[in-house]
Amino acid sequence: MTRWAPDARGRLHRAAVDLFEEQGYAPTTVPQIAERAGLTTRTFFRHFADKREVLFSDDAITADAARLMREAPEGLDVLALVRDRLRTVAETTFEGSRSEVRRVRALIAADPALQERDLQKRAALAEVVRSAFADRGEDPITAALVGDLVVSVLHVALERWLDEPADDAAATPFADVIDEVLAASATLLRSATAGR
Amino acid sequence: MTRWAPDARGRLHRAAVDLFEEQGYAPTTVPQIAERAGLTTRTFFRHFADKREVLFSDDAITADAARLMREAPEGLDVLALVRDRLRTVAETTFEGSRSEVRRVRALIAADPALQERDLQKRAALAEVVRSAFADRGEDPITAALVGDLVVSVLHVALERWLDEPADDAAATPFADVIDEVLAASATLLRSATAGR
DNA sequence: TCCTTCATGACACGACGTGTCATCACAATA
DNA sequence: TATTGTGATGACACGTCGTGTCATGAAGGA
Repeated sequence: MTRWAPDARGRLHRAAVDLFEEQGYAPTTVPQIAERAGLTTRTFFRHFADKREVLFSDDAITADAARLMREAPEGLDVLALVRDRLRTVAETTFEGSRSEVRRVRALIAADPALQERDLQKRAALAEVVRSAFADRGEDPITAALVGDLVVSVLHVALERWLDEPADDAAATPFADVIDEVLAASATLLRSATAGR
Repeated sequence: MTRWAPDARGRLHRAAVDLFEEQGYAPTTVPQIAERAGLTTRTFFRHFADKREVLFSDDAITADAARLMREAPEGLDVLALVRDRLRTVAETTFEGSRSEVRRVRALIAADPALQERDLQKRAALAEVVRSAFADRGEDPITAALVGDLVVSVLHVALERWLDEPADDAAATPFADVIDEVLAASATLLRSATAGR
């Protein structure tokens, strides 16, 4: 028999989500989370750098993104590649877990400290994309803009996708929403007086 | 004679910047800042919600942005308006204070907690712009994308502007860098396969 | 059997941030 | 001149966050 119950990290995460939904993020203390998970406060901080991280650790989105950029098909222009990778993320990471995503997003929306951490995760994603395009030979300005564009499109599309009131089954596929938002971006930037 | 020395808030801000430059952000304690400013810890937290805010309070960038959007000339299309307002901000807020801006940016770049707060400020700016364009009748998706675009362009241009090694006098005008980055955005989104 | 590894527990501690009450210059008013 | 109110600050207590450090004991290999 094992000395400790398995998946301490997962237990802490689930206990935290439950408690945050019951009482809100701020009033929930780390000792409370640890106790519900059957662990100590010190152990909590061994698994998560701080109280906020417990909500985001599952993501692994930046790691996924780095892999997806490495596996990117060659020969596509920047925008086609962005579209291709965004649709892949939509289908593999988001499609099918709409209500779960919605749960976490609701928690984040309810607390400024969690919103800050969410922004940090988004910035990390933008940096992964920027660096990948810089490695592909894009000039630094374009690479930086593409990084921000990817994050912006993903986020705007996510909000729209989550806002649809219908059941998960009847909702618009996330990949289609991505296309819709990308088209809006293109229209926006195509207007006449772009350069000077 | 007055009971307290004037400008407590400003003294706290300056003491904090000095100490952060001398020792770094994390090792500097709030009591230390307060003492150098001739005040108590409790008074520090009356002026700033937390330790990070002491670096950002001067900005007032979102307030400026809201005003600039209210005063926006009519009849311009979205992109022309964005360019006009960004150039205004470049000239009124940034031009002429390059070294001062660089000082604060260096502090922010050196500490993750400050980067998070910086991202929060950027998000607040994006929200101001989004809401202004939504009020002007743009559809929600476009308005959200424009908010993010403004922040992205401003930030990319800022990095480029600060990176120039030359003296402040010889540096490219910030407004010109804005145009350069805007042009890169337009080129990026103009490529063929935008929509579907 | 011995030894190493590694996740966890136990404990102390400094720093952050807040609630609460006291203090006292300055202004307004009588 | 006397009184009263306002508002910024000080003083103090306190709960929570996050870290450093050492001890413990199961698992696994030699």
